[in-house]
Amino acid sequence: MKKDSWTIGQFAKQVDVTVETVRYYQRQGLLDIPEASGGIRRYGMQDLRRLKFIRKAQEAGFTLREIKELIGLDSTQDHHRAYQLAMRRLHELDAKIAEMQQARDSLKRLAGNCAAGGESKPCAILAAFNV
Amino acid sequence: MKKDSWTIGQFAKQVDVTVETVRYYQRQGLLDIPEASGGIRRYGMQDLRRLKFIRKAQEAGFTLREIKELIGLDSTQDHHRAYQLAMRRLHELDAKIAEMQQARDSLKRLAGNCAAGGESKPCAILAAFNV
DNA sequence: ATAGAGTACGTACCATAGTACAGAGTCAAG
DNA sequence: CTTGACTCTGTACTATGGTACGTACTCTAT
Repeated sequence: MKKDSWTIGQFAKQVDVTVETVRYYQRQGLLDIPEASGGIRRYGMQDLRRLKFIRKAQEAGFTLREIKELIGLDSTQDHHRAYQLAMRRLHELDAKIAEMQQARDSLKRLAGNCAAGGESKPCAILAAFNV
Repeated sequence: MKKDSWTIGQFAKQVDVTVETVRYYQRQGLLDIPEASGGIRRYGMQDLRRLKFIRKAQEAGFTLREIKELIGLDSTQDHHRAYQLAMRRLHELDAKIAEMQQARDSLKRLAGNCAAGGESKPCAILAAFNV
């Protein structure tokens, strides 16, 4: 299995994604479609590196669209663009986190009221939305 | 316009949503479809309260599906279920926030490396995903 | 030689929260 | 009494990241 020539199933399993996900990335232009030998495609180290790259970039919060662009960048030439993409994603993550924090805090406050109130009183949570 | 009888356009504008959004909530069963007078439906205070409820619950992070259930709860009877929904949503928000924080931090670290490195070196961001 | 597992390809579908648009009807002002 | 703005209904489409399925084909083991 370390022979640098895997079928799509063997390939996908190494990065713990499904065959369907690999195909999806191919359709999106994130993975190349390798040569087939008799109708069955063979995946190698290049493909594996690429797939790992995709997953790591995803963990850092990049969208597939951004990852596609990152893949096209030359690491010595397009330094600046990569930085730009990273900063943009950072700001967008910050904005979403702030938004969710706010939702979280208002919910927390409501649930607190709720726990404090007696069982028979009108529900504090439902009441809060009815003001 | 404060006559408790608005067309869909006037109604939507008061809560700053579009007509299409109102219709969408109706299709999802979140808003009732009021009586029509000669083919044109009229919206009143009840509808307005409901629509405001939906928006506030959304701000607290509830999904439309959950909001639909909240609407069906009796505020004196179903106290417990409302609390349950709130806690579940709270935990899910916490999980998502934690996940995004992690993405944010790894991105922040990368961008830091990038700023530190010289322009001519291979890009730290791209390199990080290629390990 | 044949069964079963896996692959290729194309298309449809999932959740979420809407948005867009076509075609027909209605209403108010000029 | 017609024009323009608005409404109603139904359907399709958007973004995001996949998942599922049917048909045909290939490869491997027995």
